Amino acid sequence: MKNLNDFNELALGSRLKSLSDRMFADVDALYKSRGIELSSRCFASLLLLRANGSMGITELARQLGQTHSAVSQLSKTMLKAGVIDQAKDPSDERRRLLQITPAGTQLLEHNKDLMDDIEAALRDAIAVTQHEFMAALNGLDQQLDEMSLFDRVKTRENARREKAVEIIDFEPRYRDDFKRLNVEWLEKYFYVEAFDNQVLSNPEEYILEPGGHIFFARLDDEIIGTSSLIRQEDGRFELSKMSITEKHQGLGLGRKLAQRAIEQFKRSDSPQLFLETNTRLTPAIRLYESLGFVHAKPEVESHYQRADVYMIYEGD
Amino acid sequence: MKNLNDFNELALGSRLKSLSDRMFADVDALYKSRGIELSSRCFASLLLLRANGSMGITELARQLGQTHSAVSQLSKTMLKAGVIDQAKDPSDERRRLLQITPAGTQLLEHNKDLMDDIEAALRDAIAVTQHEFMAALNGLDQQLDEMSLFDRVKTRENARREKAVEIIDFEPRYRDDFKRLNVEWLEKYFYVEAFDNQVLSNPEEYILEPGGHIFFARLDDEIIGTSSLIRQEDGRFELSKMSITEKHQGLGLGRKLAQRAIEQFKRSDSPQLFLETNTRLTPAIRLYESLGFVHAKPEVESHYQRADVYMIYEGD
DNA sequence: ACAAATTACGTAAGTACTAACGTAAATCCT
DNA sequence: AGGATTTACGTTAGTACTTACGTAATTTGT
Repeated sequence: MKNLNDFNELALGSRLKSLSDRMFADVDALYKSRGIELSSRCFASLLLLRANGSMGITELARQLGQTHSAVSQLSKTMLKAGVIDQAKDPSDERRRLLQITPAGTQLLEHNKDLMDDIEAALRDAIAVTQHEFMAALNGLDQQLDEMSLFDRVKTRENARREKAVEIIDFEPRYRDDFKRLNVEWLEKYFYVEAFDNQVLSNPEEYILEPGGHIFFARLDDEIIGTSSLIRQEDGRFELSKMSITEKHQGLGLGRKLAQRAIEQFKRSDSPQLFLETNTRLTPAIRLYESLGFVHAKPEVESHYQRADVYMIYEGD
Repeated sequence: MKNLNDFNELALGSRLKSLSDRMFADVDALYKSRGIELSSRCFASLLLLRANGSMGITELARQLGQTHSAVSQLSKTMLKAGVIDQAKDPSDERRRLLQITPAGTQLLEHNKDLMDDIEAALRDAIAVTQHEFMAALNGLDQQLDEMSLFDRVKTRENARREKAVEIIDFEPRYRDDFKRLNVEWLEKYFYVEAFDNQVLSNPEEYILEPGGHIFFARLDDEIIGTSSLIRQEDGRFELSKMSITEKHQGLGLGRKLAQRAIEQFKRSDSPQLFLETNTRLTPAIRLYESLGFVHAKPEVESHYQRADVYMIYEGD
């Protein structure tokens, strides 16, 4: 029969929870056997308050690794039990400073031996395992402080996806994806102009047949991004119709799609590569700048109202 | 500013809880970012069910380190989500066997990469700390399985107390304690007979002046146990009036108090040491046997109705 | 200097559990 | 065999939190 241990790090959360629940239950039972009504959860706060003098709710919450709401509620029980009292912070009227009362200090002192026993019992149980549990825990805590588990997994996910993404040329079966991606982008930042609809519905006629190119980013069997090179009548190329599904942004897909277009431009005999965009799209502009585009004055007026930035590719 | 880390093992429960909460929150967020509505808590159960086939509620609860109630409630959500189904155990009509559905298996398979990422991210975070967190956790888990934290602390508490207990001779200022302890014992097991009250209220007259002895067990400034040697008219000693406060039983105090009485008997010129007790008090009888007392027929009738066992000291 | 943003805290509602109790089926004990 | 005990599970009420939202005081940006 498999148990949680067999799932290694995957079930770590469940196992830590179960372990801490067991500890709290046992420590509560120990306090109760001494006739202490106060829950063991209060003791961590009391120890912090005794060590640090007076503390605000948020401050205490951060130390305990809980929300301020939890501490706010906890403080009520402790106030009622008379082990802490409160005072307004004179320099910040919002803050309620908590501090331990003589009764609270006495409670801690009176049960110092019990707390010593708990500490020693755990230290012993850990010692016989021949592993440095506390140091390992401190290390893990610190690692997750530096970068959360969420961010760590996202980084891995992105790395794995970026590796799995292929940049491919236009194929007729992806015609609908071409329109879908561009409309999604237009509706997010601007609105779909009349000319857009024409081009997006007939990419072969408007882009490929005049000598342009369409590229796709494909993840498994899903098309998640696109870019185009549109050939002008004077032979110049326009980098355009660049769009990446919201879900997969931040993977560096824009750079990949643009780089592929630049390569294509270089292989051609086209005299110039330019693009039009909008000042609002700062991340995109920064990307273009880093790829070797420089700002310039437009030579002819744009097909699109939204365009107010004009850039020319000058190479690296 | 001190934080929970500075309290070492004492605040371990709080720290583990906070760490597991963080993990659950992050993993939940990760699942949610994938559009999975099912809480991450369900996944541990699903993994166990997939690995082990069908399991009963209690069985699953034990593996998860939770109560059967928790699993019973959790199973409802999982049933409603369609990731598990249930069937009566044909060999035990009480048991409800849970098993994973194809939909559940598919959910796990479809998110295998995410689970791999979570596992790998944690493994990495642990690896850079240069500590073997998982091995240390397994070790601590196992230690606490072998003996609970509660029992460990109780053992320490008792050892510390036993060490701190002194066996002392009678002093007039402890006269009230002598009566209190004996009355407590009598009321618990029998009732206070008329002759008891006489003796207990006048220990000097009835016990010490005829050549007897009274011993006390003192913990700090508290008298927590007593025993007496009562000198008979024929010179024999009776081991009697043995009582230990309920709170401090199980510390081996009875043995200490009896041993002190035996020593005193040996130093005297008394021809015999005997005692009277009751068959109901098996732990006490076992103690007397281990100290060298043997069962015998009483030579004279007892002062007390409750006495139905008579023992004589024969040495080791 | 003053609106906007942030911070500190409280409250209400929801979640995930436990403790305590109850019921039904199985097992144990002569 | 049949009463006593144990085991498996469900339900209810309570606990310890969180999330979400609101208010008031403080800080920031220009």
